[in-house]
Amino acid sequence: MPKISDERRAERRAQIVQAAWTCFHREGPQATTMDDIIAASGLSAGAVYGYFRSKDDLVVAALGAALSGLREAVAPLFDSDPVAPPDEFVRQAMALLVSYSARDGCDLRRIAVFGWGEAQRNARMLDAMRGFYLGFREQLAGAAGAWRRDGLVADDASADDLAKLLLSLVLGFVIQSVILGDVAPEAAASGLRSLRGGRTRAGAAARRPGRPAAT
Amino acid sequence: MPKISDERRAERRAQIVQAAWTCFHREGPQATTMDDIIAASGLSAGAVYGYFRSKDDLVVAALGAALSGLREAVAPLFDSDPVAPPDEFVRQAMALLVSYSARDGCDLRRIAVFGWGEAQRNARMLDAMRGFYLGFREQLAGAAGAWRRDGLVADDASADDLAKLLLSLVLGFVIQSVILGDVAPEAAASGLRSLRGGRTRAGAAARRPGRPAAT
Amino acid sequence: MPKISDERRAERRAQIVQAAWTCFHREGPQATTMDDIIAASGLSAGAVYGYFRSKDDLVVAALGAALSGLREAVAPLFDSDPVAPPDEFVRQAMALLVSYSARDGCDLRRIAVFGWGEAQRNARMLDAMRGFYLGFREQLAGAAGAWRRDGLVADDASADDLAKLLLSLVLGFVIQSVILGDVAPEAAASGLRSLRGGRTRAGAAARRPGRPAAT
Amino acid sequence: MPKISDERRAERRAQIVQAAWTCFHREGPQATTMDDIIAASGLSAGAVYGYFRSKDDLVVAALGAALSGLREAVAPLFDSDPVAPPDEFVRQAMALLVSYSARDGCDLRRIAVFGWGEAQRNARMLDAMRGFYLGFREQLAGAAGAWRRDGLVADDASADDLAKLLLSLVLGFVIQSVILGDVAPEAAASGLRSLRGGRTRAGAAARRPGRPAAT
DNA sequence: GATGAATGAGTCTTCATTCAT
DNA sequence: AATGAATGAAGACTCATTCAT
Repeated sequence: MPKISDERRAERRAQIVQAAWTCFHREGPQATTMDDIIAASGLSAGAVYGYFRSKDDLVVAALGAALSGLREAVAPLFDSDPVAPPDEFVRQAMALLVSYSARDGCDLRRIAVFGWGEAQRNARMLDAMRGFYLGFREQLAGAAGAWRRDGLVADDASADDLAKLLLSLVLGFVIQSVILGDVAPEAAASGLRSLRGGRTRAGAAARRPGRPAAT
Repeated sequence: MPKISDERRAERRAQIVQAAWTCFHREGPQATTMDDIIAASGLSAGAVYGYFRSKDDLVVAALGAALSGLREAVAPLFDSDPVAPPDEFVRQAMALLVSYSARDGCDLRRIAVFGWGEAQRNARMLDAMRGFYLGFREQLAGAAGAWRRDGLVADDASADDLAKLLLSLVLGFVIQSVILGDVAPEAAASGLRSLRGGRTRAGAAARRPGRPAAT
Repeated sequence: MPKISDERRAERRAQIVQAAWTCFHREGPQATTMDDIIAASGLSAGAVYGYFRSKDDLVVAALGAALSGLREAVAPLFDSDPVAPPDEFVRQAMALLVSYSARDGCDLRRIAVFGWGEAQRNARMLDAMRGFYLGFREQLAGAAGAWRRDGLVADDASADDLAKLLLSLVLGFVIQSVILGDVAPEAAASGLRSLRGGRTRAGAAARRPGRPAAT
Repeated sequence: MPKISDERRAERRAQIVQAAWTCFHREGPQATTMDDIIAASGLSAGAVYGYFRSKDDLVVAALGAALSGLREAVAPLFDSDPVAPPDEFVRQAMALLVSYSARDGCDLRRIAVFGWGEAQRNARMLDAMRGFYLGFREQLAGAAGAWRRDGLVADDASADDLAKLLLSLVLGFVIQSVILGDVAPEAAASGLRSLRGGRTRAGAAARRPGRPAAT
């Protein structure tokens, strides 16, 4: 076999990463053996080790790839101008997570939970995750700034605090859906609306089409 | 061989569970070996196996004990009558988590994250966790009902949705504090207040009795 | 099994070392697998690893033990006072090597040759070997000094040079006997005597000033 | 596919053998992987296997080539007529070994030591080595005969015994220089002279030109 | 002929668990 | 009841060799 093209090489890596996801999704990275991944990938042990130097490398790469995919999947949330108001935004974010996770026959939410555990014992993983969440939070802070400008949140709101709050909300949604399984994006949006006081169902629905007050 | 008293037996179990926590806190249950726990407990292998039939049993017991402890730690939140308003309640809940976690030189938040992973591959663990979170959510729903009654949230608020929202918030806070480490209970409370709209510090307090501005 | 006595522990170690010798003697340390040694020792993998942390440790310990044994075996050579004259001394040394090596059904000369190879890629092994050979050479230098005093070698002989010469002779004897197999201690002694010139068997004895013809 | 010329083929083989030496010199044949040699040779795996059917073949060829080279390097020792007297001869032999070994950035003495180990587990290697050493010993015996004729050694010296002695000396020199590193050819020659008794430095030098009167 | 990716048996090592003392 | 040495089935990873291109 003469030199493989970079493209083909990337394909193979993706194939292995996909196999890793399938396995991790079931048992997590630690309880998954390299043999599991090797069997799932359809390659041989040596071939897999030709693409990833160690199990640790593969774990970091696979979880990192999941984060990268998530980053891209999440981007459209911030594309609309203006960004959707908080409750709707949260609903969209969670709905997106659900649909993104359901792909490829392996729930990436489960992988995320395993990934958090991994990040606690793996500096590289922790770095990758920090980078991802900090970046996401920055985008959230941007959205929060817009909300404040548009009067959707308090005039003196701290964009950072709001970003932290929303990130917590989204992360907690993942856990809750993985452990309890009975949470729907709409429920979170609804809960958020109720916090504002007044009526929600009728009112919120009516308000959304037009465009929330301010602006 | 003098039969050991039940009291002494319970003491020994607690000693082993404590050792397990110390180890799990560092590397998680899977990467922790029985030898690690045995060494940390100061007992012999045989002794530990006299109290726990298998590593799995010990993991379930240790994580379950952490949950029980947490349940008790959390109870006071719901004792005050009336319950604190949402933002203050969230602040208290998070502050409590932080202080509870810091005990005994091992951060129980880290153990919680590992526990979520464990619950995905261990039915018994999942059951224990479900029971705990469902119970907690029920208490939250109770608080939400009170808030609704007191006009602190929307008239037509769904107590269940609010409970889910708050649980997500708290769970997400744990992850965020473990991964990013830069979140404070007060920030969450502040973020929550900003969501209500208008001014927060001075204004929110004044407005709350009457009716939240929002729009 | 309660705590094993130090004595019993040492016995077990010796048992494993013996098993290692048996294997090394055939194929050398590198071509010997831990499973080979484990099988030969009659213990389990775990047990062997309870006594030696790694294959490397075991190799160093086994070869080191062979050196220690050799050191003791060689000691009597230097006990007689006065030490035997050069040719006789060399004969004795080589004869001793042959008989020492033949013990326990494994030729330690073969192990020595493998050991030299090992010392070239293993710093600990090299150190152990250096220590042994330097010590031996020092003893040889002592003998050489005595010979000089007794007029058995040149007045201005360098004891160090003589020690180096004799060590080379002995080491080379080991290789030659292992590779060619047709060398006898007596042949070396005879060769040494011939170097002195004149007649050897009858003559040499007569010519040596005041010294019995090797007893 | 243009059939490659025999000349070019031989060149390639030499290139691979050289690469093998470089690797063997460091870690010995067993700890050297084919990939090591392949990388050092600058060729591809397939190419190397086109020239040598197996690692074993390559090891035998490389060590055998080292022996052949040594045979040629050693030949001049026996060319001078008459052959140098024993002490000078040994000095020359060792000096030659040192200079020959230092070539090409890889010490062939180290390779020799590894080769002895290899010969103990590889019949072909053992045969090649036996052939070489027996041939060398024959040449030594020839020299010994000349010395006897010239009165440089005892009248009744056994040429074979002397050859064995000298071979041991040379082989042992290699080990000692590899393990201890503090031996010089001159030291061996000096040691040898001291064995003859009487004075050496001044005397030997004076005696050599004319003709050693054998004491 | 040359290439180098793929193969997969084999290596060292760990670790949950047992049981003789 | 307690001890801790022993067990042995995996697990991660390597490497001589092949063969499709």
